[in-house]
Amino acid sequence: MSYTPPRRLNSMALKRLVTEVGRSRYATLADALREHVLRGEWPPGVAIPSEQTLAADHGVALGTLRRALELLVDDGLIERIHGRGTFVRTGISGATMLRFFRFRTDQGDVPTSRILSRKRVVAPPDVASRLGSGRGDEVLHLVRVRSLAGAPCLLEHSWLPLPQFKALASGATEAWGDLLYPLYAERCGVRVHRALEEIRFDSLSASNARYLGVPAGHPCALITRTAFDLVGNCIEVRKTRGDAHAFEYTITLT
Amino acid sequence: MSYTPPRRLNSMALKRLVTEVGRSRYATLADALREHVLRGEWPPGVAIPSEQTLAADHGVALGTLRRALELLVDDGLIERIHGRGTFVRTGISGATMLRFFRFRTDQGDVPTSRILSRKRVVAPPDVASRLGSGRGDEVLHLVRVRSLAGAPCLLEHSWLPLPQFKALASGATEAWGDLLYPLYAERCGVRVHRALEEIRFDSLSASNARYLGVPAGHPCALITRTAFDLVGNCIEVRKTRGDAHAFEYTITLT
DNA sequence: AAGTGGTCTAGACCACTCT
DNA sequence: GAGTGGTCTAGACCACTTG
Repeated sequence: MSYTPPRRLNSMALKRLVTEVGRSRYATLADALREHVLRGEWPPGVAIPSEQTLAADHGVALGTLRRALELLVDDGLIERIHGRGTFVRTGISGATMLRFFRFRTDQGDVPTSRILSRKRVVAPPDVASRLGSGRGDEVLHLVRVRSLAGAPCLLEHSWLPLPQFKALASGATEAWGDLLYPLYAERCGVRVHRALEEIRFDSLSASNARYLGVPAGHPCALITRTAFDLVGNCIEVRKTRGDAHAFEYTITLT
Repeated sequence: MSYTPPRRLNSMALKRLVTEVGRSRYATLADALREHVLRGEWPPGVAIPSEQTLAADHGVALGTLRRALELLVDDGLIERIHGRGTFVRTGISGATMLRFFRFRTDQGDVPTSRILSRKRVVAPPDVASRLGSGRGDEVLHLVRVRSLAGAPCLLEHSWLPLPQFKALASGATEAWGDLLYPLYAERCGVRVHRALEEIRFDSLSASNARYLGVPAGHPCALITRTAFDLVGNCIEVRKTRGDAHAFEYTITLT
């Protein structure tokens, strides 16, 4: 990895914090800072002003400012790096569907991806409601198989809103690579910041089963991911299916 | 709710913090305080000494002490209540298996419980390894059905280490009530502090299927919970099975 | 050497809970 | 009113990253 010195933003206009009754100073401050991020004034990957600067600009003590930033860190909105600065996060990590399955192979590998189908369609009702689009709106529908060591293991259906993703509606899909989120970022300027995943058990339709090399009606785990950007707009609905017998997921309660 | 004034512990012997190199003061302090809890010197439900007292006893500033306590709060070890004090937590909450299933009924209800079987057995190998007991050790095996509105929905197998749970090995099971964890606490003095839950997909054996009123081989979700006490000893292994079609679980990614 | 975030202090004042 | 935890300040010093 080559080193790129962080671009740094200038101090903002001095704007003293307006005190809200019954609300802590750091909570109000956190909201103010969050607004800056959501409005895109502090783009991802760029260092925001330093603690000292922000504290002075808002007329609060350092400790108070730090508590505000801690809230945003817990939100997953920003990231602090000792000695370098504070950065707006560029997207979620650890989003691999593989964490739901145990497939016996060399672990740590990204499964390869092959696009089977790409079409403009009218979104099915449940997908449309998750996307927040109107009935009858056209969306981009992708189907792809993901394989490990040449063996197909996951079948993924994705629905993407148009015209936001129109850059993906044409052109060769062979060069897309194995991951979609980097593609979304590069070609469409869209970053996934938060996602909801629903797990269910289902059985495979004849057409879906064919791609995974199992008989129709075979039991599968179905993971429906609804992905959102920074502002909270739905960006993608994805349904991933894999052999139910390979499914395994662990939760820690405290 | 009637009010019970919190019992409060006396100040501990003054013991200045031994500085460890390369480690923050509050982290070392947190470990020291954690030890007090684990050794049982600060029992659950009792208020531990106040911020002022603890800070003075360990020779640190208030802010430093507060950071240490924050770590323990994040651990789920203690709980702070404004104006009342700081308390050792008594056990995990939200441990209901119902959160994995959608059963169409009046929600918020605790499912009723009926014990089908209670025996001393040699634990099956996978259970023994989770319990951390030796091969051939006897454990207490419980089987119970849980029902909502009279309809059986979950089948639970539990394995409990002996002699720790010998108080449950005899006597009428009819009066046990619908929840096991309160029973563990009252009769055996055992509290569940942390738990690991593994979700898998399975199909019901003939004997298991009968109790749920479905045909043998019916698909089911299998949740294996391994529960631990404060100190980290395994307390219970529980396998819960429910209709796979009723299974639904949601995760938020950030 | 300069700039960043991380730790720690010592104090003031506030909000909440209970006697 | 006395005691608890929660907020906020203003400062010192440290550890880490870079030029």
